[in-house]
Amino acid sequence: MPELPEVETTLRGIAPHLQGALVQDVIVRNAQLRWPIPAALPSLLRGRAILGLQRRAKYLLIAFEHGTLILHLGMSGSLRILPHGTPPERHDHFDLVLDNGKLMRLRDPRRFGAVLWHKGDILEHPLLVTLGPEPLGEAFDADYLYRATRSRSAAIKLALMDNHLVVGVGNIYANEALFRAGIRPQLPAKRLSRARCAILVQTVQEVLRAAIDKGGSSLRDFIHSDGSSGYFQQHYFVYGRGGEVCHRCRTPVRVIRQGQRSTFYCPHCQH
DNA sequence: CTTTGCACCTGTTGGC
DNA sequence: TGCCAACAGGTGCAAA
Repeated sequence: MPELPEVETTLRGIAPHLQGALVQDVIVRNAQLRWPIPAALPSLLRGRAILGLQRRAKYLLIAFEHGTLILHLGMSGSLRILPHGTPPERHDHFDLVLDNGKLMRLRDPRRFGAVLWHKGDILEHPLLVTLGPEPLGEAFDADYLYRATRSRSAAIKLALMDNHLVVGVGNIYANEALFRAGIRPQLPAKRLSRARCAILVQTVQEVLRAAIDKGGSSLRDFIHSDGSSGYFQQHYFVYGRGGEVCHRCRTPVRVIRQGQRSTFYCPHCQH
């Protein structure tokens, strides 16, 4: 499911319930996610205190004194806070049972998500160490984007979705940011002017911030950590609107494939 | 180094 | 109505 706004919303939803709690138990119903859930996890976490939570890219990081629990929601994962004893349903693979009467439950039908453990400095984990800057952080600015794209002949949309260049820009917001910037998704990244890099940085941040402000509810099956369904109508300019008319100029929105993903753009507004 | 395509897996949708 | 291919929010990895 999640794009970055959903992950950020999930973090904000679960953090108050986990912060400072002790882990009473760890229940693994199906360890076969993208990578196997470490078998040692229950013995590693039982009785330990949760020190804090943070997000890096779309990874959720839960800090303990002796290491960090890494969670990723993949395409279809969601986390919920539930009372002890809530019966699991289909695809509920993992529970973190807390000493405050609550549990955090991971549901992930497609099992592209991950639950991993890392002792030591979390930012040195192999999955995190190669990541580019946060899209909403200071390091992602016009100058950075301009320099980082000079050697890239690949389409700007593919570059935008490359985690080495910048993290957290998924298919929905890559499409939307490029529309708002008036940039054609197929344009080779290295052909973007400095000025257009500045605009793109701005529109990327704009669409992500707006979605976070709305509570990360851009996805049909997004479920808040309190179990409520968070979906309400999101206003997309192009994403998912192939064949419908552009909201700005009434030209039909075009659909192409880039890197095995659907790209939507307006041939009149984007160049 | 960059680029490309594949792989993982289940559920939903749309066309016939 | 039923069947089946195509597609869906991600991203690490191998190979070129």
